[in-house]
Amino acid sequence: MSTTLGSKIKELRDSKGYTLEKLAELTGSSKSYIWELENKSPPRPSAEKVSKIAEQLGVTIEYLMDEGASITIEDAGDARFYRKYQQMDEKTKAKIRTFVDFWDDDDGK
Amino acid sequence: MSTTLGSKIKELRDSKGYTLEKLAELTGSSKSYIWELENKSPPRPSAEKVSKIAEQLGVTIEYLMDEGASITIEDAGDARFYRKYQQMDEKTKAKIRTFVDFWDDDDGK
DNA sequence: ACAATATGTTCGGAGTTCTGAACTTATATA
DNA sequence: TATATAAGTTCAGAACTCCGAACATATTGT
Repeated sequence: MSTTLGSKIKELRDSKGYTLEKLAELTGSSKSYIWELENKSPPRPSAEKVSKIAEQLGVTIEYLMDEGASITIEDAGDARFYRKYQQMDEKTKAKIRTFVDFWDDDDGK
Repeated sequence: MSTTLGSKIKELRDSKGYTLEKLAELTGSSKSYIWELENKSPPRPSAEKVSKIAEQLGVTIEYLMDEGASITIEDAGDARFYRKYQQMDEKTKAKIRTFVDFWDDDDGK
């Protein structure tokens, strides 16, 4: 049950079958730095780095940054969902928000 | 129509009536640094700073980081929407994801 | 087993973030 | 107008990010 930035990056990287070098290449970093993020404490990476890493790993920055969040399949799903949602045009987003508001208030459980 | 990180922070800060010092205090920064973020180019702040700033300004990190995005009211809505979504139980979330997947693939435009 | 290659780890240091304190400019109060 | 207070700006430097290159370990092929 991972909670740190580093362990989340490592688990997601492993799950994609990326080596340090591969993820470094995809994110414009050095492999030594990716390794530091995963293993050294406590890292304070730039928003730019985290942004690129999150993008390549298919999760949101918020998710990677939230030290409280544990890594579960659902959480990763949430992040993917949100990423997808953000890409949509505003009209579609609005419809979805209305729908979700309705659903949320409405159903008992 | 702002596009840079700095101008977005400034507009959002002004819209909330915060001074540099107030926002600095809320985000654990110095006012001089907030000023640099707003006025100096190009800043490369840490993810931690951006995370706290985004939280206080009620927007997502992704939004602040995306230099292409212009400032709109909708984004604040996105952040609220995501927070709401995260609170829901997994069963409801799954339904919503299915719904959104369907909608996303489906509509032409 | 041995060599070759891939992957992971360590480390020095150039360059950057971020702060605290001093300073300037705007706004309020009398 | 003079004085006080608030808001914004500048800057030196401690602390840190991030890279390149060397080194260590694991994996693969023969």
